Amino acid sequence: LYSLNTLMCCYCQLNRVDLAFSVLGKIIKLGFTPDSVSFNTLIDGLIHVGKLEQALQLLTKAVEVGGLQPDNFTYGALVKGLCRKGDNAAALSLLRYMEEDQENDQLHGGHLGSSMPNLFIYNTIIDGLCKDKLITEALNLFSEMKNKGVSPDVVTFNSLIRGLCNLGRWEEAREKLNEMLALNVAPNVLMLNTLVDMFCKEGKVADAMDMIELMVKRGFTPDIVTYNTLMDGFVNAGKLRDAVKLFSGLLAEGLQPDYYTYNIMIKGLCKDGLLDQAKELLTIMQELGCSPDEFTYNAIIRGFLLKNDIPNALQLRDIMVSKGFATY
RNA sequence: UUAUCUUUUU
Repeated sequence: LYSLNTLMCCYCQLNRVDLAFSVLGKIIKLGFTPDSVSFNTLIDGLIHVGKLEQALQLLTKAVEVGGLQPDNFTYGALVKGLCRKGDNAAALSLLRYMEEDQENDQLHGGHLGSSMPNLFIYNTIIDGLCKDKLITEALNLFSEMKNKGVSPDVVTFNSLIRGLCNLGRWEEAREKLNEMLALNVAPNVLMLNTLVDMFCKEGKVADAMDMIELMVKRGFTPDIVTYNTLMDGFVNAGKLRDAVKLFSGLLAEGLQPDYYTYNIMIKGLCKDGLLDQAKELLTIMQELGCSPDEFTYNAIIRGFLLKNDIPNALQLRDIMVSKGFATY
């Protein structure tokens, strides 16, 4: 069952829930009983591809005939699905439901083994609220979790800091960062990347670079996302030279560019009307096994349109269509 | 063996 669950998980990560379901069939045929990992994996897989309704149907069935006792993994998947469609209220209701369920279970001796919402649940909802700019609600939930004995981690703080920055509430963001450090919660690369992005989006590319330097001094290794973010900052600040320098630097250091890297560079080149070089990079990325996506093509098309080169823009649009991308 | 946070077009 272990191996079959792992296989299901792999299929789900490839967005092939259909294949994951065929593994479920196999599990049953082989005489195994699917466990909570099996069901949770499938529920999460369905939610990942946006099929919340089907996930709920499966949940009902799993509870009724599969004997599933929903746990933090199960609820976590549902909460994420709800937040992603912007229904933070429903996500919060689910959290309340978990609490009630657990309290009832406790009153009856705890036989169901249900548990209180854990850190993942809080983090997911807090992040959803922050993304919808409902920072007050997010901060309230943050206080609540602490009161209930759930310690926030770097993910919690990262969401809150980003939420505050997005609303221009820098001072409070800084306070949260200090609170985090005071709690001995270590920052991670994702947080560095968030902060770099926040600086860049504010046009403070120099501050972003300082931040990276500081973190490197403290022993952090920036990753490709860090550099992509900074590169995008350069591009948006009209500093194509610096972006190119960074790009060459990556190659020199043996860091693998990903499709974000190429898309950002191509966008930058197009912005400055350097379409030949953009197309050159398009060829290079394909040669290196990085397939262009709709972002890539749209960037180049916009570049052509900027030059009033309608024929080339249309030609590229045809290529996009032939590759099955949606176009305007 | 399953869950939460970061970067690219409009």
